[in-house]
Amino acid sequence: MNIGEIARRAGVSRSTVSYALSGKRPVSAATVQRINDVIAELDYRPNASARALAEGRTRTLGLVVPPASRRLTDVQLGFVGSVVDAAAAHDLDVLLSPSGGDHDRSFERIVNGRRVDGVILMEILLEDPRVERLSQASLPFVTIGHVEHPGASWWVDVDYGALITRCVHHLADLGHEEVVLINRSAELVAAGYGPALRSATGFLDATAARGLTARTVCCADEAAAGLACFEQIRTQWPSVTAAVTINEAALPGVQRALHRAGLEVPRDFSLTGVIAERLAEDFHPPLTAADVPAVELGRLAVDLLLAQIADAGAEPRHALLEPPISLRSSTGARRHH
Amino acid sequence: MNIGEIARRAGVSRSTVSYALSGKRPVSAATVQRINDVIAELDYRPNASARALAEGRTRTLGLVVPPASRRLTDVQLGFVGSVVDAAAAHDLDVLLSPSGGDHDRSFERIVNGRRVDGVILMEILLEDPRVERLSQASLPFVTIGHVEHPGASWWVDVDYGALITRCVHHLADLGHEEVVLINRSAELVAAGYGPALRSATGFLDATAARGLTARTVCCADEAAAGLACFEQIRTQWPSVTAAVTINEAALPGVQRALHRAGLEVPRDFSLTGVIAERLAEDFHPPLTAADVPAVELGRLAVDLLLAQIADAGAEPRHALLEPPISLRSSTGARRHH
DNA sequence: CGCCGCCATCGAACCGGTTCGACGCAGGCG
DNA sequence: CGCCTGCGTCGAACCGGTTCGATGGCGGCG
Repeated sequence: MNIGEIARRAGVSRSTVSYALSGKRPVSAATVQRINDVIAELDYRPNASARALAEGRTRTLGLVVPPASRRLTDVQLGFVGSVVDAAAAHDLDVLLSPSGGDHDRSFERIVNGRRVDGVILMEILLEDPRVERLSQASLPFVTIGHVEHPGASWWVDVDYGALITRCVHHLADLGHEEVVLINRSAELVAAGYGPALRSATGFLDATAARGLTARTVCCADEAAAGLACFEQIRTQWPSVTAAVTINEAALPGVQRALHRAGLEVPRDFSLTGVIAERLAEDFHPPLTAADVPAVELGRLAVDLLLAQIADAGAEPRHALLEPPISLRSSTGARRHH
Repeated sequence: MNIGEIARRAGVSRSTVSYALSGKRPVSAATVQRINDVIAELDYRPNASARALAEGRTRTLGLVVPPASRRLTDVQLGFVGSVVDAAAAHDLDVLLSPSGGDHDRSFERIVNGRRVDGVILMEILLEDPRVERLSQASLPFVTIGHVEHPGASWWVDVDYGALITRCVHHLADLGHEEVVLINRSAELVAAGYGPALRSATGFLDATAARGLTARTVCCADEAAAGLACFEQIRTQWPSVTAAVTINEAALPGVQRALHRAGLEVPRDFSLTGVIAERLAEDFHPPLTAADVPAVELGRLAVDLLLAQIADAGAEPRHALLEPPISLRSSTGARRHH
C-alpha cells in the first residue's frame, strides 16, 4: 500500500506516480487515469511522515495552550477553535502542546523535533521565556498577545489599554467619580500577564486623565472569588459607583453580589469592561462592553504565520486590534443618593 | 544537525548514536558520554518525521473535535483538556481534527495518512459513520460516547440513562408528580446524539416506573433559548414542579426565567440533572446534580487507546461510568399550593 | 598459549515518499 | 530524410532516522 505498489500495479515508475499526484511535472492523461484508478481501488494515501521527511515540512502547525489544569477561559477557547479552523482551511493540521512554563517536555518536543512548520503561542507574559526559546530555535512563530519588547517577533493582539481607556471615558462621561478595576488573579499579574498589566496601566492613566478616583483589585478566575471580591469592594470603598472588568469568570459571582446587596444595574451601579460577546449578552442586563475578537485574532495569527513560513526573511508583521465597545444596558448615569 | 553529524563529531557510526540514545543495545559509558556532550553542545534532537517513518509509529494521537463553529460545551472542553494532558503524560502529542461529518478532509488526512497511532473520537452519534470509517481503516480508536451497536469498538462513556433515572427517582422521593426533561437541541436529537437520546429514554422509563407525569422539551444550547423554553414550560404545563436537564448552556436562561416568574429554588421549583461540577456550584443555589467526570473519561480513553495500540489483537474493552449525584440545594419536597 | 565467547561497534538495508538529471520517442521543420 | 525540440517517463539519490547481521578486540578459561 505504498507508492511503489501503486507504481507496480499501474505499470509506471514511482516518480511518475509522485508527479501524477503532485502535478509538479506533466504526466499524460492516460497515465494519470490509470494511476488514479489504482489509487482509488486500493484506497491509497501517501504516508505523511515520509512526505514530511522528504519535503522538509510537516504541513502541521503547533499551538501552545495553557495546561488543562488551569481551565481555559471563553476567550482562550475561541483562539483554539479559530486557529484550528483557519489551519484546516489551508489543509494544515494542528498539534497541541499543553505548556505552562519554559522547561516543558511537550514544548521542547515541538520546538526541537521539527514536528511542525510553525508555532502559535498564546497567553503571553510581558517577559516570556518561550518567545526567546522559539527565536533562537529559528522556528517561525506568531504570538497571540505580545511581549514587552517584541523585537523581531510577529504577533497579533487586542489593545487592552485602549479598550479599558474607552470604558473609563464612557463612565466618566456618565458622571461617575469613583470607579474600580476588577482585574484577573494576583498570580497572573505577578507572573507578568500582558492583558492584566496593560489593563491596569490603561485604567490608571485614564482615570488620572479624567480626574476620577481609581481603585483596583485582583480577583481569582472563579465565580466565588468574584462574589467575595465585590463584597469587599462595597465594604472598603462604599462610594464606588461603577466597575470595569476583564475577568469573565468572576462575573457570575459579581452578579450574585450585586443582587445580594440589592443593587440594580445600571440604576445603582454600572458595569463594563472587556467581555466575550456571548457572556455579555447572557448577563442580566446585557453588558455594555468591548469584546475580544478571538476568532479574528486566531485567523490573523494563522495568516501571519503562513506568510512568515512562506518568506522566512520577511519583515516582522503584527496587528493590534481595537474593537468597538458595544453599548448594551449595563451602564448609566451616576445617581446621587 | 542530524544524526550523521553527531556521529562524525563523536567519532562513531550513526547506529552507535542511535543505540546510545535509545538504549536498545549496550554502549560503553565513555562513548555515551562523548555522544551526549556533542548532542548537548549542538542542541540536537532527532527529527520526528524521520523517526516516525523508520519506526512505523508517530507518537501522536488524533483527537477529533466538533468544528469550532459549534462552540464547545464545558464538558467537551474537559475532554479535550484531559486527553491532551493524559497524552502528554505518556510523551505523546495530540493532533486536532475539527470534523463534523463523515466526508471531512481533515478527518481523512488523519485516518489515511498514518499521521497518528490512534484516534479518540468524541460527540458520538448512535449511528456514527466515522466509527465505521475508522474500523475499516484498521486504525486503533476509542470513542468517548458509544454507538448503538459498538461491536468490536472500544469506548468509554457515562451512563446517561442511569443518571437521569436516579434524578427522577430523587424527585419522585421528594413527592414531585409532574416533571420535565430539558434536553439538548432538537438538531442534536434528530442527528441521533447519544446522550440526548439515552437521557430521554431513561427519563421516560423512570417516570413511567414511578407513575409520574413526564414532559420533555428540546432546547437550543444557549441562554436565550433556555429562558424561552422555560417560559413555555410554565405556560404549557403550569403544574410541573421540577425539571431535569442535561443542557448546561441553557442554565443561565432558566435561572433568569425562574427569577422572572418569581419562583424560588428549591422552595417553589426543583432543578437537577447532569451538569458540570463547576456550573452546578456556580448556580444559585448550588445544583443537586450528577457531574460528567470529563477528566476521568479523557484519561481512561487515552489509557484504553494505548492498550489497544500495544496489543492490536486484544479483546475490545470499554468503561461505562455512573458517577454519584451530588446533593446540593436545588431540590426540595413538592409543596402543595 | 590458544580457543571461545561476549561486548562494543560498524556498515548496510530499509521506512516511503520527493526531486533532479537523463533519456527515448514523437512531431515539426529545413 | 535528418536534425532539433520537447513531452513523458525512468532511475537514482536523498531526507534522517532505526535495526539487523557481521566483525573486531578483549578477557577468561582449559
